[in-house]
Amino acid sequence: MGDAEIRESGQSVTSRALSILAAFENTTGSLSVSRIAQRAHLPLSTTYRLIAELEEWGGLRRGSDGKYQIGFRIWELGQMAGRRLRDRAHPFLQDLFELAHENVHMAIREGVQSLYVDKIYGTKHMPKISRLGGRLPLHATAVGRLLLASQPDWFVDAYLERELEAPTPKTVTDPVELRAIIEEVRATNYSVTNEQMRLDAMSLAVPVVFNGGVVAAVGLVFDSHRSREVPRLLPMLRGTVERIENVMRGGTAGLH
Amino acid sequence: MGDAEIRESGQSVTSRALSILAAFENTTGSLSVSRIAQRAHLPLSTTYRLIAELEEWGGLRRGSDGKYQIGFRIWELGQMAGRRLRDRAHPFLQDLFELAHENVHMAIREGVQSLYVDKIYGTKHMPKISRLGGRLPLHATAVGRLLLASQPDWFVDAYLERELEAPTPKTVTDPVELRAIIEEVRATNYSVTNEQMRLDAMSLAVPVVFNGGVVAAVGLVFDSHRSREVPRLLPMLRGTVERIENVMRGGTAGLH
DNA sequence: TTCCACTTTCTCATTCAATGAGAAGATTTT
DNA sequence: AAAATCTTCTCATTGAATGAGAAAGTGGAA
Repeated sequence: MGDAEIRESGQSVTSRALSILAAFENTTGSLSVSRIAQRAHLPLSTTYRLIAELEEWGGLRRGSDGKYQIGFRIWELGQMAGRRLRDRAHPFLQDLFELAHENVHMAIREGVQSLYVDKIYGTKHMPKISRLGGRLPLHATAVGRLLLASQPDWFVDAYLERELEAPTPKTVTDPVELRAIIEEVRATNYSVTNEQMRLDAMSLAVPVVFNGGVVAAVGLVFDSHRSREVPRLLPMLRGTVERIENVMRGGTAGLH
Repeated sequence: MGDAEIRESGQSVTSRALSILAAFENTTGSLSVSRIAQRAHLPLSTTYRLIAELEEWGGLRRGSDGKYQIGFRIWELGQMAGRRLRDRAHPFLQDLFELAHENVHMAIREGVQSLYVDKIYGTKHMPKISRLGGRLPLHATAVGRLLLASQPDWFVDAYLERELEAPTPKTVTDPVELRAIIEEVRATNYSVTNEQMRLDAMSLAVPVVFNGGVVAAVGLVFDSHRSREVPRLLPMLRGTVERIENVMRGGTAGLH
């Protein structure tokens, strides 16, 4: 079991346990004990011991093949994260889906990425790019640009200085051009992107404002050749977000 | 800070950290450090130290009021739990919602409860009983009875021997009566309940079978006075589940 | 304003739980 | 059948976790 990794001393037990959980990030499917040990950079015996504890608690679940998966207790716990926003927005996102019959999604900013916290879709248009719980760069999607535009200039500048990925040949990565786009988003309070993540898709998004700040962005994705639908879809989006903002303020039970 | 709790010695660090996370279960909103300490049955200083680590990792998030909430990293991780079933079933559940225009939900069994792992609803009928990530007893809902009926007799017997809660006066809690109901569910392969969780609601559910076993149940909830809709809704449910079972078997990318 | 009750933050000497190499067995691959 | 890989488990050693308590912070009442 060649432990050629750099043994980071001074690690806390908790951080070891958490690194085991983190081993499941960006992974589809289940992992064996030794693969988890590799990914977590932990000795095998330590991994084994910690896994046993996590499994007993319900954080990990062992499949019939002996491999491990994230357990439903973690999923349940996760439902408590950002519930105020997610719970209140969801019914309106569903209404929007029925009205527009296009994929609806809502994202928040997490670091330099947008995190998709809700998503409405049927079998007709299965999402090809964003996934519930998935992350995408801020500069190449409508929701992302909105979330970026809501940040202070120093953040935008720092973001644009980095190496920006280009999922399609049409993806704008030029800092100057993007700066101008951000300014326009700020001025118009909505964002449209065309073929920035896929060559056949475009998206439209508007911000969700709460307590004077942008807390999320709600967007639609549809075929890139239907750009003339934007004037029809934008008011729907705006109306949806307005309703969300209302319930967020009003608020029934005292969440958060 | 009277630590009058029974100090359970022989506790592992991991279990302490996990008990801090568990403190957020069955809680709406955020918790202060001392409240977490109470709920986790841990000394304050220990709690403080562990919280700091969890926060740094992203498992907890501190609000502007100083209180803590579950962080989005846990939510993201949770998305990996049971993904195969949830991801594949979801689009069909959405289709079903559009077709039936009734609340759709999918639940799995976790111990002696059903856990609602997906839920489709708009503003029209907001769910009054089950919540995404919530749990309900097995004997008082259609999905629950189905999940119970799918278990071996020894499990059913053990379940019925316990004290069964009755959310409404009409809830059946008599073991003999429930046994008969379970048998009927087994025979007909679907389940209808009327006013078992609320006096104005009824529900209908069918099982999702995979690898020869019931892995989940899909159900609809609607007004209790619309019981004659059952013959119309049941085929829709059956069709939906059939499609789900097909993609589970077929399978595109090699999930799980 | 001051007082009081409660919460958060942090330190440090002590101790108890975590550690991981390695052995043995199980399982899969060649 | 041998080789390779993975899982399980033990135990002497060590170092990270512990929690009482001090100090500072917060907020409400009078």
